[in-house]
Amino acid sequence: MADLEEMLHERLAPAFAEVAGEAADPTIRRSQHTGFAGGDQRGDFQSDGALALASRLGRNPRDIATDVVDQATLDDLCATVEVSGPGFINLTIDDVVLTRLCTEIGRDERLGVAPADNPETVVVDYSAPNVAKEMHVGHLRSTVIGDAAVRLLEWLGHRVHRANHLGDWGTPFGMMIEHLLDVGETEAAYELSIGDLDAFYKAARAKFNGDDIFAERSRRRVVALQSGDESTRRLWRQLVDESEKYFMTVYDRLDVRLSDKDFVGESFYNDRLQPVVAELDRLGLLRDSEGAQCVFPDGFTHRDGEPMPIIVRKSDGGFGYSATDLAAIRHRTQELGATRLLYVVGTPQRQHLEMVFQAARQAGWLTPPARAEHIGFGSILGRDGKMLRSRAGVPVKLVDLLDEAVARAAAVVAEKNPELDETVRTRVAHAVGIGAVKYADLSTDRTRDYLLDYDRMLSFDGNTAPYLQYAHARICSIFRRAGVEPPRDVQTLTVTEPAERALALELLGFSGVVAEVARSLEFHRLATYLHGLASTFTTFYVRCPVLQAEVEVRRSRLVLCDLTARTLAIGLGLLGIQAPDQM
RNA sequence: GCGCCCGUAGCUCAGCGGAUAGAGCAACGGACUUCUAAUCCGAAGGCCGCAGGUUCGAAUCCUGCCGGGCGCACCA
Repeated sequence: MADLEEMLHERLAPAFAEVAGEAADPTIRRSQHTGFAGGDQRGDFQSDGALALASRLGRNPRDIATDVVDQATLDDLCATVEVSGPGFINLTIDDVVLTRLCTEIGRDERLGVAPADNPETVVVDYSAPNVAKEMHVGHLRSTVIGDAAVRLLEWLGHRVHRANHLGDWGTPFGMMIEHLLDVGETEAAYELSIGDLDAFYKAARAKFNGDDIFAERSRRRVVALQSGDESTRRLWRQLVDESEKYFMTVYDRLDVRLSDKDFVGESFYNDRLQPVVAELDRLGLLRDSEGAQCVFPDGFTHRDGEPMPIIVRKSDGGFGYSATDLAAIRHRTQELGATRLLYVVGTPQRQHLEMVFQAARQAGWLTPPARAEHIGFGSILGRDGKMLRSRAGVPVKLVDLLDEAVARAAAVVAEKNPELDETVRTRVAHAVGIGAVKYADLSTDRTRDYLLDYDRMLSFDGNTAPYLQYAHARICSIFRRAGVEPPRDVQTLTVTEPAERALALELLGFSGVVAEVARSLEFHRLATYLHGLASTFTTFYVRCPVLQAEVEVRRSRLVLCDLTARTLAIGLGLLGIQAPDQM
């Protein structure tokens, strides 16, 4: 246990309870130093619990704070403990403790982040492109955020199912199969494999709209597909396979962990729709409304207070997408045994998902400890502040966006470090370009829209991937230059300079942030932490020469460098971003 | 009409019950015989959309208003 906030909490909570006569939250947090004239006078951490207690106990908060400080055992952790202002307790960590804890996490592969004590089975539903349709920027966020969730939860020891809920079913497949037959299977396979998905889809759509005979063929084809006609199934499978192959090339380029085994498309649930609807009926949850079979989940009302439906079976007898969503929930909780279902889906779908979740709860398919969470995200906007679209007004192809980022990264790397040889440079450009795109996506509150700006995301200044990657590369450069291995068996560290101390303190915050993000899946908190760490490091880097320092100090600084590099690499890794050794 | 989300420095964003609201960019002033100056340091910049309310204390919670975005049954 190297989480200082938690350690302080454990020490102060009993003291607060003693003084208050009941349990009271010490409310520990890192102190804010900036903007405070007179410098570093608020300690490293502060406890604000006394203020909240004042009115409840009818006592002066300063007196309460003083009593708490008297009660608490803090000597072995803190160098100074001061009551300040209206009743804050300012806590300054003892340097000896700081160095001891850093040494401790330095010996740990996981930097002091313990695996979950109660690993659970988690399903992450993300990415979900549509067969024979191009991936566009809308899929970017789901894929990137979902991938980060998978990486983080797996790293913490949870069993994670990656559910790529591919759009591989529905009426459009009639026309796509007919179009496939028209152009010939070989030609179609070629078009799809080179990633010209939109052209294929559009051609099919155009014929469907303009050619009655084709439209009729398409409708018959849908029926054949649904009734399981063998040759139709084969053609359908071919469309799906080609698309999956194409999506895999995008995922590889994006450096995302999805594999071809993770495609669990809508069609997967076909056999389960009937039983789901039957069970809803048996449970008395199903009602007919205008010819459609609906569930009216509790708590959702329409315009004038009428209940709002989710349609599980359409009036034409076909199943609605809500039926698929419900079947997926039931499958995930009952067959996969999942207790945490994550839906990485845009915020506009919030209400739909909440209704489905509620219906599932009422059906008994989503009961504690199992729960579902909508990991919503906003839209990507262009520089004009509007939804990102290409000049033609269509959504921007995801691969085009990635190409642009990598090309720009390559140009920057070539300019800044011409000495890098060709292969390394290509690799670095990829890591930087893709990293920049992902980081831009993960570094702000995901529920909000964000502005896509290549110049900003690829800048080496500010809260960007390249800045973090650069900090990492510089550290690697130190070790490379000196020809030394990172010292991992060190017994003791020393911190003398303020910059060293600040870095040590920052390094110890990693486990707390990871724990918080595992709960909230607010990856921008991890990003903010990593940026703060990199920034603290660069200050240290400028102020504290490593290799020229005298033996003892040098070894100590090498440890701090190594710890920083590992924290950055692991932290970026959890976000799905590479940390190259040089750039 | 109903519902959800968002208005914080010129720009992009953190902070979401606690001290004099923070970063980065841009603009301004400094720092390269020293481990990648792809950086660092400094100064400047804010009635936290507006108005009420709750609280010892509000950018943060509640209500109303203004402005912007997005949803509201057989497409997912």
